[in-house]
Amino acid sequence: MLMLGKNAFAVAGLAVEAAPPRRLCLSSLFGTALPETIPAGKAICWEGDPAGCVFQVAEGVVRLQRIIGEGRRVITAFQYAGDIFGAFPQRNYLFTAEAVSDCRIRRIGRNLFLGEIAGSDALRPAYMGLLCKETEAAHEQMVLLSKKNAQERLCSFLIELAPRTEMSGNPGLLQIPMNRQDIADYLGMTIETVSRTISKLAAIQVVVPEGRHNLRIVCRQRLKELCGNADAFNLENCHRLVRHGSTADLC
Amino acid sequence: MLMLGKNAFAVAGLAVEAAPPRRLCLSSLFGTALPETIPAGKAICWEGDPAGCVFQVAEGVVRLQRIIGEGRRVITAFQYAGDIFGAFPQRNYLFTAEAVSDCRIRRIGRNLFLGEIAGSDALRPAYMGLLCKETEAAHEQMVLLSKKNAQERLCSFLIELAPRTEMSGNPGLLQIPMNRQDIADYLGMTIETVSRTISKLAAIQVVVPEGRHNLRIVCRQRLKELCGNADAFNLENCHRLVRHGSTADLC
DNA sequence: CGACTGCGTAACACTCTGTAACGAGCCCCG
DNA sequence: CGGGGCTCGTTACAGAGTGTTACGCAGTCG
Repeated sequence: MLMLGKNAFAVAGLAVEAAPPRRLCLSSLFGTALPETIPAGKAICWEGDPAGCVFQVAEGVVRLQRIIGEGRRVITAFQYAGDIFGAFPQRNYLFTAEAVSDCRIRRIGRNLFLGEIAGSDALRPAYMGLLCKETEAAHEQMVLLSKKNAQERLCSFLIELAPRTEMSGNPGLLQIPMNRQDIADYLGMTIETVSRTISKLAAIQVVVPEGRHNLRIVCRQRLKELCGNADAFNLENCHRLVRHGSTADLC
Repeated sequence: MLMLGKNAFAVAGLAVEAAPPRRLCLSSLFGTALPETIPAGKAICWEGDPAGCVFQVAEGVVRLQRIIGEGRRVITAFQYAGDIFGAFPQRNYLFTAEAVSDCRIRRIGRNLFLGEIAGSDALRPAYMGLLCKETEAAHEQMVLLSKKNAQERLCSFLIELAPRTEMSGNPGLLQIPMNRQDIADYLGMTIETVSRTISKLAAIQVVVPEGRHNLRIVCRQRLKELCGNADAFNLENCHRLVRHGSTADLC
């Protein structure tokens, strides 16, 4: 397959307008802001700096990361089109945000953002929902990093990625805008292990890599099973489901 | 040294009244609630259940955990005297809370709690501060689980534990209320590795175990260095410090 | 064309885990 | 008070999984 240029992923998730209702509320706050163009690799804000702005990804993918000494890097989250980041009420940013692909982002002042939310009964629940979703993701990531092996991590990543970058009109074909190092730093592995694991998944016919940045999901059901999440087939978990009557937070 | 009974750790952190000012505000909401006694090992709330209450630990230690299939457990946080948990605006609890030691806790209704905060200009920043502290801890944990080895994890844990359970009048002597399995599930390791690593730290004279649940820190400076956090001696990080002029978020 | 970058693959080294055996403290009981 | 059974923690050893290192290939850029 031909290699695509830097802009190849700008198309990934043009879904700002199609975002779910909850997001539309907060999204409207960014309506007046002019989108800025951020080239791939460029930083948007810096860990430790005063959190002056809240951002929304209009197009492209952003990584949120922390650097810890000796060249160790942790990517705590990826943000896709429509996502809002930097909205947490911390005084300083907890992460450095960098463009994975060429991006367009909107920004508004943090005080303005929080002020609008404080003044609107409609926006407050949306904001709370945003905070919740973020902490939920952080917890999920802690589970992944604590207890999952390389294969489970990668499968979880692909399942998480699918709804964000699956090409419309070509179901099963995933765009993977980030490079292997990004994936490795997100999943707490090395790029070699990422490579090996993708090869292994290909060998058992679960996925078919198509070039470096595209991947076809052959058997989504199998992929989900390989996530290592508790599923309905697990007896112990069945017990829990019966007790609590909810499957909402299961993969 | 003599082994102590179940109640030995009730003393750990009777610091509710001595809590920092920010906490006192939110703590006052629990003033009217009668403390409940929870025996060690007993659950306080369940993952997935509707989040009806917010809790404050009055005495003892609580673990917040998630169970994922096949007997795998992840402890996402420990809560000590004075700490408030379940305050996140999620509809359902993200974790099961269980008493590590015999505990006393206070609870108030979630709607009452959130209502009081919404109605008070003084409490809102305190609440935001609580949310921030929690997400910050979650991020720190993600770094730990992603990039730190067994020794760094354990040292980080001890440094984090020290201000919570260090015995007043006996500086350097830590109470460790949780058992090895709890520590392992918190740090993403096995109990054998926890044991081995403690032995290793003892061998290099950084700590001295005194029974199962007490530990003397011999060289705190060395322990901090072994955390694997970026520190002031790290050149790359020095650069970052110069650029951002803050050391607040470093170990 | 040649240097550079990103990625895949393979051999090797090492950390951590799983398993098992053992020891220490606690509880129950006579 | 002492013994047996239990839980919890420690230690040793073998093995799996992952990290490390090195190399080759393809695509990109000057």
